[in-house]
Amino acid sequence: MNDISVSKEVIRRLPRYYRYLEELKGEGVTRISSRELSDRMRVTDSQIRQDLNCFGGFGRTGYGYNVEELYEEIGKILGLDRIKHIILIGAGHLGQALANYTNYRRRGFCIEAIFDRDPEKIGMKVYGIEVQDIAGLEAYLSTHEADIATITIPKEEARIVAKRLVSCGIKAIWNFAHTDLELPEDVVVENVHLSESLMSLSYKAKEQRKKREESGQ
Amino acid sequence: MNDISVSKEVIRRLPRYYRYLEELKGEGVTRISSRELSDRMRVTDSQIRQDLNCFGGFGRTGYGYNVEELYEEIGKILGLDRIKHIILIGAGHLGQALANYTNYRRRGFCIEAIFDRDPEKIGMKVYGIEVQDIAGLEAYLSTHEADIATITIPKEEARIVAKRLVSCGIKAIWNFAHTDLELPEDVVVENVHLSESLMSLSYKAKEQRKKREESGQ
DNA sequence: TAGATTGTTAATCGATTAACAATC
DNA sequence: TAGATTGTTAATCGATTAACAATC
Repeated sequence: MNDISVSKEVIRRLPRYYRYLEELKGEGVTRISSRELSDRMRVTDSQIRQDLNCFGGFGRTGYGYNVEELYEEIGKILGLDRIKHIILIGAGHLGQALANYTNYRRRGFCIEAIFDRDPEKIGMKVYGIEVQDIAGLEAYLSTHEADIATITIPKEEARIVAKRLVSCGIKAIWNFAHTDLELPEDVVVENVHLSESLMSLSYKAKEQRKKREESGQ
Repeated sequence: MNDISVSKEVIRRLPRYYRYLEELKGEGVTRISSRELSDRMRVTDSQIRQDLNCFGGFGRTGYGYNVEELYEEIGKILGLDRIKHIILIGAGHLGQALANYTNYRRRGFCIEAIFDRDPEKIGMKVYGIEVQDIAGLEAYLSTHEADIATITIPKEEARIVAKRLVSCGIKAIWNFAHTDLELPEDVVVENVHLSESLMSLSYKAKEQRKKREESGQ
């Protein structure tokens, strides 16, 4: 479990391994070699072995990896074996979509409170949880534990709320606002910038179209 | 405009430059040096110059970059200067959230049709657009142009629908389903795997907590 | 002109792939 | 045992950073 230097790339790939292992488990596959897995995932077997060895030797020479075991181990590495208390800031469409996605619960992600500043939304129920006034954020956090705050509000407000969250002791933010939050070093953030994702796709589509036109003529 | 080899990393960063330039424009800044921009964006000035030079010399020695001009140029590179016809597959919470996000329209992304297979959803209006029966997908695409298909349906269905989309000539897919779609080489895809993003955050939060505990004791 | 800053080449750094001895 | 496959070291590849001549 020497995780002194796990690169960002490895961390990004880890959930993907988890997904493929879950699939294999569902298919009843009990063991798999890095070679077979690499075929499925379209990466090199070398990368798989290298990645997994950041966390310890899960494989057995001449055998490969035990699917169930590896699945469990990666789950633990990702922290899926414990409950993560989540609060959601923003009860708009996106916030509601995230709250309603029940699969997170299976992985220990439990939304426990939803906040918004819109009086129209306050009091409303989303996935059985009553939307609270954001004004009560500090009061809530003084009596409840929260591991992750999910932010789905416009960027200007997001920056302000992020500061409030941090001063209440929040250490992890899942940020959907279209801005980079300025956060202290000890607060981790995962940005989901949907508009940037769509623009990248637009770029790739344009390039692909160019290519088609060139070869087509 | 020598874009023979623009790396994936550069493409991912491009929309971020665009966002910062828009911000600067809003602040009334007319010119900026790679050094100043690097301070804001927390990257190296060297990387900025290197990145921008993939697409041509937008700067002037001794002056820097003209904000308005660079903003426009990057917009063009990203294909934001033309209308992109989008169809949305899946009128669930996430699909509705995406359809309702009006800012995309400003960048030329226009949702023109929404499909679902659920009889409860068919006929419903989302952001003024009537949800159609997915059975009519092929008929629709035989008479309408579409540049991008957004997929927000469960993974099993997503794979099937992706095949149908491809055989109708769709060349770009924005995929929110929790699976890797098997697509021909000439079809570009941008995956948004939200659950993987959340798991990565969970990992980072766990590591950070470990660090705190170690130093705290 | 002198100062500033680019575009670009070269150096460094990190991540991926290849190779293979160890071993089940 | 022979065959398979790991864990790990070394080689390669690509991306980032540094440096600086060119020049506005």
